Amino acid sequence: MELETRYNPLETEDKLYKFWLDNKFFRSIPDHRPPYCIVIPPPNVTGVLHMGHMLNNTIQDIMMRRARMQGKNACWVPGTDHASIATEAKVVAKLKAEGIDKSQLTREEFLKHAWIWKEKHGGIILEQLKKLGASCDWDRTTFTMDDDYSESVINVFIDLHKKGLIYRGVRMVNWDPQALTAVSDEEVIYKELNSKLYYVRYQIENSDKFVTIATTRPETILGDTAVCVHPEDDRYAHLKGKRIIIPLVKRSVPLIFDEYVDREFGTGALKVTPAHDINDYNLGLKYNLETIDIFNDNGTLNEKALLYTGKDRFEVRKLIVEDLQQNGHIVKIEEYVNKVGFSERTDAVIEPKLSVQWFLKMKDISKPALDTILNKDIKLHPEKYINTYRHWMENVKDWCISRQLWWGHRIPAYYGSDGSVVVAKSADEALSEFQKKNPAVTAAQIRQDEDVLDTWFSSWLWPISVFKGLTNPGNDDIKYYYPTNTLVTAPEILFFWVARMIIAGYEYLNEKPFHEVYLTGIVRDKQGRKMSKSLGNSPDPIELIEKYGADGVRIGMMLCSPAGNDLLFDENLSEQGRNFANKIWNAYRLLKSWKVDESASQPEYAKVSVDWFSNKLQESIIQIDDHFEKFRISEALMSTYLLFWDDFSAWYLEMIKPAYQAPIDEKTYNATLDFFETLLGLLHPFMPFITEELWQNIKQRGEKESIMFSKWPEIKEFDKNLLIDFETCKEILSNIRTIRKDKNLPQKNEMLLFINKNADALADSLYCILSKLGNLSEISHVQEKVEGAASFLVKTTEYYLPLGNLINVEEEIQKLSEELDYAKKFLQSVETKLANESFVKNAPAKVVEMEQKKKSDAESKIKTIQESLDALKR
RNA sequence: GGGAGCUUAGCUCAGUUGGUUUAGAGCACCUGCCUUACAAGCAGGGGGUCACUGGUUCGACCCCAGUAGUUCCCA
Repeated sequence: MELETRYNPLETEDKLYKFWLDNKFFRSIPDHRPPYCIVIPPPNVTGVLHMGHMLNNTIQDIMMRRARMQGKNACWVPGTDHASIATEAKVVAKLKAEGIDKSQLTREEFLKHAWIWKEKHGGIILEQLKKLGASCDWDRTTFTMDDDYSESVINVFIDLHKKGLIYRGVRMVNWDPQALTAVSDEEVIYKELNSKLYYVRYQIENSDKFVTIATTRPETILGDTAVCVHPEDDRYAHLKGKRIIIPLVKRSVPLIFDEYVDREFGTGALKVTPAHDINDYNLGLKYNLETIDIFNDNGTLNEKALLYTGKDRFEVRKLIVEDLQQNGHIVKIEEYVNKVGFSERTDAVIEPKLSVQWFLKMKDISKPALDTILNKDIKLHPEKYINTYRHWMENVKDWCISRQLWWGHRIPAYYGSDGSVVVAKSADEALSEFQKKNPAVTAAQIRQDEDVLDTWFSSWLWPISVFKGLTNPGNDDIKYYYPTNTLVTAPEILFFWVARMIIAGYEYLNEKPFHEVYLTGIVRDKQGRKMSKSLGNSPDPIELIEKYGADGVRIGMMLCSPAGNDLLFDENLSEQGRNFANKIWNAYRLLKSWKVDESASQPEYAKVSVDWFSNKLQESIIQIDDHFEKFRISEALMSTYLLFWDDFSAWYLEMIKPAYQAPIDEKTYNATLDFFETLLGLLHPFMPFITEELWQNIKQRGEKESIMFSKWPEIKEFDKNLLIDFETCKEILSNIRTIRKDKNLPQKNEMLLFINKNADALADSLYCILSKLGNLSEISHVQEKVEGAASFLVKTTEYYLPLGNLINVEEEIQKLSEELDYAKKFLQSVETKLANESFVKNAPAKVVEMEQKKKSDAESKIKTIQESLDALKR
C-alpha cells in the first residue's frame, strides 16, 4: 500500500471512531478484572464544547486508555447535567424570541418546551466529545433528570429532611433579580467597580442637629430602620437615647450603639437596613429592629419604600440623590472603589434579600469529607488544594438548596391550607400524611412547593446515581465500580461539586466516591486571559480538530498543561501536535519502504543498535510510568515524544538504515517493527487515532482487534552503562558533525578518525555506529598527537579528524585556548573546595571522592589541551 | 483586611528528602542544508549572577527570615 508523504487525520479519525463504536470497544460491564472507572464531570445541557472541556476530557481519555491497556476493566461514564438556571434562562429567551412570555405558561407547558429544547440541544457536547476520540461507554450515558436519577435526588431530600438536616428558614440570600432566583455564594462573582460614596445627613429628632452617614447605596435609605455608631466613639457619645429622622420618608428610628461599626470608615455612623444587607440584618436581629423590604423580586421598588414605587433600583439611586440634594441632605459625594456581587449566570447585580428557602445543615454531615482529604484517603493532585479545601470545609455554611425555577427536581414538600408542611415522595403520600392529622383534608387543599432543587443537589450524587446506587442498592455495577478511581475536574468547583460528592458518598454509601482527584488548570489564551465569549479569544475546538486533527489538538493541549497549573493555550502547539503525528507517519513509511532479505545475516551495527534501543526503551518506559503515577501527564507526554522523535527516529532509524535501495536483514527488521509497535502503544493514550491506524496497518489484525487492548509494556531491567556509553558515542558524533559543518565537509565525504585511547574512551562495540553515522572510512588508535587534524575532547579522551590543508591553525589555537581557560577555572573551583578542611571532614566520602575525580579529570584534560596547543604553536 | 500559592533562558515549565564536572526540556530565535521517511523536515548554534536581601551549612535553585512583584481563595 502506498502511503502519502503527509498524514491526513480527517480521513482516518471518523472511520476509526466508527470502528470503535461499532465493536463496542468502550463498553464496560463488571467482570473478574480490576476496574478502572472515571465518571465524567457532566457538562451542562446548554453548553457547547469549549477549550476547558477539551483539556479535561483529553486528560480523562488518556487515563482511560492507559488503564485499558494495563488490562483493567475501564469504564468511563458520560452524561449531562440539567443546569437549572442556565437551561431555564435559555428556554425563556427562546420562548421570548417566539413572542411567548414565561408567565403566560403553566409549569407543565413550560416544562414541555424545556424538554423539547433539551432533546434538541442536550446532546451536542457529547457528540463533540466523540470527535476528540473520547472512549466513553456511551451505553451508560446518564442525564441528571432521568427518571431513576430524579428518584434518587428526591429520596435523598426526603431522607435528609427526616434526619433533621434539611430545614426551611428565613435567610439573607443572594437574589438574582433577572433570573428571579436565589443563587449560592459560590455563584456570585465580585467585581471591583468605580462607584460613589454618598455622605448623607440625617436629622436628629427634636433637634436642628444632624448625623452624617456614608453609603454606596442611597436608594436603600428608604428601608433604614436605625443608625448605628460605635459605643466608644466620642463624636456620638452625647447622642445616647436620641432618635433619628430618615430623610424623605421622615421615619423616626433609634440610634443604636454597637462595636460592629468601623469608626474609621466614612463618618463612623452607619445606616442600618436589615432587609437589604447581611450585616445590617444581624444588627436587626440583635436590636430587634423593624425590617422593611423595599424591593420587588425584579429589583424595582415596592410600596413599602413609600417613594419611587415601581421604579428600578438603579434609576432610584439617581432620583433619590437628586431629591436628597434638593432637600439639603447630601453633604458630599466621593469617588469610591468597592466590590459588587454579580450573578455568575445572568451578570445581574446581586441583591441581598430576605426570603424563605430550604437549607441543608452542613456542619456535621461534612465532617467525614474533611477528614478524608486531610488524612489523604482521597488524594488531591496537586496537593496544594488541600489548604483551600480545608479552609472551606472548616468554615462551611448551610447550603441553600432551593431555587425559584421550574426546570429541575421539584422540591417534594407539600403545604396544607394552614401552612403546615409535609415532605413526601408524592402528592398521594403527602395527602395521607395530612389526613392522619385531619381526615377531612382533600387533595385540592394541598399544594406542592413551587421551587426546584439547586442543580448541585443532584450532581453531588453523580458517582452513585450513574450506577443506580440508591434506587437499586448493592447492584453489580455499584459494587464493582464504586468507589471510582479518578475524578478530573476544575479547581473552581472543588467545593461546589467535589466536596459535596464526597459528603454524599460518606452519607449514603459510607465510602468515598473516588480515590483521587486531579484538578486541572484553567485554559487561558497566550496572554494569560481567561477564555471567554465576550473577549472572543477562545478558538472553536471543532475547527481546531478539523485543522490539525484530534490527535494534534490533544497533543497541543497536553504540551501546555503543566500539572495543576493554568495553561496558556496557543494554536501553534496544535501545529506541533500535527507535526508529531506526521513524524510518526513518516517513520512508518520508512519502515514500510524497506525490502527484507531473509537470508541476510544481521550486521554488527544493527545488532548494537537494537541492543541500545531496547535498553533505551526500558529506561523511558520507567520514566513515563513514573510521570503517570504522579499525574505529570505533560511530562509523560514529553518523555514519550522525545523517545519517539529523538531516540527512535533521529538515532535508531538512522543507525539501522540500510544503504540506499539495499535490503534489511530480517532479524533487525522484526525487532524494529516490535519497537515501533511498542512505541505506538505508549503513544496511544495521547494519540488514539494515528496509533490505531498504523497498528492496524503493520500486520493483518483480527476483526475485533484494536491497539486499545494491546498490552501496556511491562518494566524490565535495563543496562544503564550501555546507555551511558551511547551518550558518549552521540557526543563524539556531534563533534564530528560540527567540524564537518565548520569546514564545509559534506557528510558524503568519508573521513578518518584517530583516538588517543585511554580508559574513558568509547566502548569498542560502538565503533561500528560511529563509523556508520560519522561516515568514517577508518578508526584508529594513536598514542601521539595527530598533525594537521582538528581535535576535540570527549570526557578525557582526545579525538582527531585529519583535515589536511583545511586546518586553520589560528582558529584551532583560539578554540583550544578557550577550552583551556574553562577547564582551568573549573579546576580552580574544585581545588578550592578540596582545600577546604571542613568540606573534606564533613561531606560524605562519596562526595569528596567525586570531587577528587573531577580534579584529576580536569587535570588530565588541561594537560591534553596544553599539549595540543603546544603542538599547534610549533 | 485575612489566608494560600507562585517568581529558574524571549515564552511555557522540569529540577524528586541540600552534593553526578559552574542548572535541564519544549517552543521561539540564529546559521547551514529541498541529503534517496518526513522542509509539518535534517544538522549545528547562541541564550540563565535560579526575583531581591540576609541567615543556617563544609556546601543552597532547594532549608529559614524579611522585602518586592504576581495569582488565587475568603471577607
